[in-house]
Amino acid sequence: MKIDEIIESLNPEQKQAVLQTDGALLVLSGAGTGKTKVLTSRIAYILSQGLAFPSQILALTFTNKAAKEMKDRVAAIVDASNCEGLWLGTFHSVCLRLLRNHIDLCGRDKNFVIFDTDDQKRLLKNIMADDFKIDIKKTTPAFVADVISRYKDKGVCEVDVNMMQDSLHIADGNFVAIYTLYQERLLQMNAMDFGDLLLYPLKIFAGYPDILLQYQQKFKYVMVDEYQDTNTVQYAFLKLISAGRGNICCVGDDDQSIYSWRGAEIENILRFEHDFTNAKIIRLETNYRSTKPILECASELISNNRGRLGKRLFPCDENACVDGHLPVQVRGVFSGADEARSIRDDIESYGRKGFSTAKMAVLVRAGWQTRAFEETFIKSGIPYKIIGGTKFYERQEIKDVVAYLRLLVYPTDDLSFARIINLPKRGIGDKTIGEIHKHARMRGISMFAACENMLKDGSFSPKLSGVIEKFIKDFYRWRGVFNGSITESNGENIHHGKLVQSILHDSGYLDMWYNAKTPDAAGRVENIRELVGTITTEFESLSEFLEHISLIADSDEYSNGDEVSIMTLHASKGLEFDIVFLPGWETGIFPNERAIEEAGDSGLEEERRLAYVGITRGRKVVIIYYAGARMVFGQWQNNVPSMFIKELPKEYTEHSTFSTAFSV
DNA sequence: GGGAGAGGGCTTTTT
DNA sequence: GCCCTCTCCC
Repeated sequence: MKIDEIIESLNPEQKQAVLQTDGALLVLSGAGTGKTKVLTSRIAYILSQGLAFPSQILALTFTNKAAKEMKDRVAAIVDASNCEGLWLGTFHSVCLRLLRNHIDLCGRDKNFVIFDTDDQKRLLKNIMADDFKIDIKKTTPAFVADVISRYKDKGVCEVDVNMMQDSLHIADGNFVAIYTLYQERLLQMNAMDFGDLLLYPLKIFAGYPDILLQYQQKFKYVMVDEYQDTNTVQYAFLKLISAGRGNICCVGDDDQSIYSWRGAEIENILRFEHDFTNAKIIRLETNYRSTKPILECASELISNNRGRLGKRLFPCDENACVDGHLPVQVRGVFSGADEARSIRDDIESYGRKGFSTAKMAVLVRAGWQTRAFEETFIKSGIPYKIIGGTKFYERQEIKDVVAYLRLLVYPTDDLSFARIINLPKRGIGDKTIGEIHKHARMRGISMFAACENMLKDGSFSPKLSGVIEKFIKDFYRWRGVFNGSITESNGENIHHGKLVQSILHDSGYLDMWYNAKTPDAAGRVENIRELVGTITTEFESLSEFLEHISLIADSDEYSNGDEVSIMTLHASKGLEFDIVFLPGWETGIFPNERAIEEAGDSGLEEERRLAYVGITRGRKVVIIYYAGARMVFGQWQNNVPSMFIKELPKEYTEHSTFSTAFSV
């Protein structure tokens, strides 16, 4: 399609949002109102009008999925080669790209490794247990990791002690010291965590105004997706980088802000008008997704929230979908099992009415709720897929393989070293690893280098020396292949896919799973095969692969095309389904008790936004459930219906109670 | 150092 | 009720 046609296809508000290229603009975009269309059309418009070169446009998203979709959609409008130069990506990938240009200012070298949340927890566990002798049952590394991350979201570094008053008591008063040592270790390991990736650009901007100026001049247009999810650091980044030209367009929906527990500041979007001079706000309220009862329920429910900019959702054409105007259904059932059976029956009956199961979804508040549906669907032969859950790259065997590759490419990555030094079993236990670690810390070198020293010193027993020497020599050989100093007999470089295979083979890692007698071993071997296939065919080098997976949470979900989706409400944001099932609308479960305990009224409002997200996923039918009793953590619990049910307008809902106690 | 049982703990999880 | 992690004993 050409750009003129695209513009013509927009509604008046969308059109205004696309054509208003200059100045600060907030596009308040309700669910299903075409925000991605606005963003992509806007980029295409700027390019086609020659207002900027691709490299002068900065477009930021939160997920890789959103970035990819945007890129694809822009490429479909303008010449695809134009898209290559765009700075379009997630906050983290853009910051990484920026940091690569100035890595010398961060105390790292260009081969720095990015630690994910799992690495973060392992490192903190070491620090807390070994260096501070903290009872990690009382204060878990996960908790401390979370506190540190929240500070980083706010831009509070380990030196800003006066801003951490609330947390000084954590870990027997050692919090600041732990945070400080944690940062030191990251530096030693040539590593950064996700928070650092966003923080360091700000540090650079603060310390080197000329560099900031360079980027301010470079980026003529800045665009941001899901602005309601930005944290303080991202906000500061946007504010600085757009300050030169002043052209910033943020798209978001305050009613869909559901990530405050990860540092997102809904205040950022609420304050937009005051933050940016001469800011304009455009509201997109025409919904192209859902029928009127669904929109009325969603609008009415969310109107109970106080901290919001305020908007409603209107159906695009009330008359066009008359026969689709089923009311939102609210069903009371006896138990959790009945809830699952009732949803199963609904799926089957809507299936008979011609709805595709692929366009149905069960959206739950918490991950544990999915199990009941999984079990029931298996018994009834209903195809389903669970979205989210354990992701491919988070699987144990995948992380193991990645650790081998990481240690290959990043020799100072001690966490990867510690993960695989005894995997497969080489007879190297905690004691030996502890000694290696101690040696490394005392000399300020990596654990890998410490091993080499200790081999020379004769610090290991003869048996240990043998296995450790093999380990070290293996890595030297693999690194030789990696850097091209070891080649095929004809002098050609050995393909990196082949290298990965020899690593898995020579190390004995693959054999470990082949010989394992556990029932999951075959699946793990299969996963490893898939990984090797991906590395071999889709990446040019191991470095490229490692960089890719460090910033990606998930491999693409595939589908057979007829599965019901089961996922959390959080995971459903941005998706749509013909029929949406919303189970577990009971006090304590939803709104979630702990969310309210932790954040009071604002926690409740976030839960309500979550409900709003859930309802607005549905195109034709939304069915809400509450059970009178359910088994939670192995205990029977009597539950009362969620307060959100009372907040739905009576004229658009249909209430009923069901008992399927005698069905199977 | 490694395997088997007990104990605790448990929301959400874009990168 | 289940899974992960720690610890005890071989």
